[in-house]
Amino acid sequence: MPRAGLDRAAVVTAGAALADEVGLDRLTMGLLAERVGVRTPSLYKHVGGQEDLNRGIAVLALGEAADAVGVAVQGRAGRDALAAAARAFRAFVVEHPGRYAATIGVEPSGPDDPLAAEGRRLLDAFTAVLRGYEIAGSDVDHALRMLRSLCHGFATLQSANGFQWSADVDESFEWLIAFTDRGLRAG
Amino acid sequence: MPRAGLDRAAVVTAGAALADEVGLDRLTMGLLAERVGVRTPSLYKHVGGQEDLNRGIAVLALGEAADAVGVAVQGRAGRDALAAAARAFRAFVVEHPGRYAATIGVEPSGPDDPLAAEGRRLLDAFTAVLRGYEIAGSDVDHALRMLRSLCHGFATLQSANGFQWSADVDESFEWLIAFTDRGLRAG
DNA sequence: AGCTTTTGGCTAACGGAATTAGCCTAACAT
DNA sequence: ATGTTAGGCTAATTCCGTTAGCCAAAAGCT
Repeated sequence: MPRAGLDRAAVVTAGAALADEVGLDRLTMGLLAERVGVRTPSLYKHVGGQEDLNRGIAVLALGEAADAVGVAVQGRAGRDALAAAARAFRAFVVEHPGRYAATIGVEPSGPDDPLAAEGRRLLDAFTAVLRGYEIAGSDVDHALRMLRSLCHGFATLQSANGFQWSADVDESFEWLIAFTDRGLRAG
Repeated sequence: MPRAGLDRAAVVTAGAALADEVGLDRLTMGLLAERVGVRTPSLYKHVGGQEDLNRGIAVLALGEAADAVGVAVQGRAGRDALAAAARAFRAFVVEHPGRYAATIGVEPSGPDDPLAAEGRRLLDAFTAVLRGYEIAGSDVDHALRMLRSLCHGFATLQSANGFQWSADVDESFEWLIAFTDRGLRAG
């Protein structure tokens, strides 16, 4: 039996891709094994189990999201930065719903957990957006939570098909960006 | 064997309570059966299966949320109504995370699905909030989606322990209400 | 009351998924 | 060459959802 040349990264990456395709809830060890060309138990040589796999996917997703938002914000400030960050985040979630779903509800086990590091990177990217507005120091945390809630809420509702009625979703999102920009300016 | 006197409503209600206690993902047919004092297969006399149970819980949750928000909004307008609605919604999600989780990702099968009716009731309650602001007709949909995204995002992040760092969560939420009120007024 | 029908329990059994144990060999280091 | 390790595999266990089929309790009739 020739070896498949797998390692943890390969397994996690394949798992993330599969989660995007079939949905995180339908991501099964058997399906993943088939995808990477191996029998199910062999996966356990590379990941600790389903929970560990999920954490791996979450780390990957947070890192990718942080990169996407970070790049989008570069060289922009104020409303431009806000719009670019929000669009980049939403695009990531819509294109990678499975990966993103893996990030929900996972908690870093400690300060050394790579999950915490990647989460902080994503947060930092959003913090950079706020630098373009004049916000009192104590309000930065609140504003950050608002941005996160808005982006998370909109993106997850959209990817769960939660917006049923008529109006165009992209249009709503642009409206939402304008609304937030106005609010942050007037704060 | 004496009968347990179950019916669909009792099973669904117990399922909702159990989901709140142990988390929707850990809600298992066996656990629910034990809770209601019956063997697992007996549950299938009352609900079609896990998916049907989930829909039942979702209908229940949407109805309760609609009631809570609806009551909160009565007799209030403008900022008062907004604050009351948002607080009621968040309180519901935080107190009933399992129930609420059941509402995410379920789609009404048709216009007669009770799920659609309860969803609409909840939406209507939020729409009532917007009547207190002067919003151009075409913007009402967008504003509604924003409200929903904000409330959903904040509440789910909080109940998933997604806010890790320092600042007080309640304070952030009040800040968020003030922010939204200002924005809707200036729209 | 007695009979029948429907309803709501139960046990038994199946299938699918996660996981563990234990084997066996390819790849690699010496 | 040879010994070790890492990465496959099969087999077996467990747990969960679900279905089939039995049997008694409740409810409805006459």
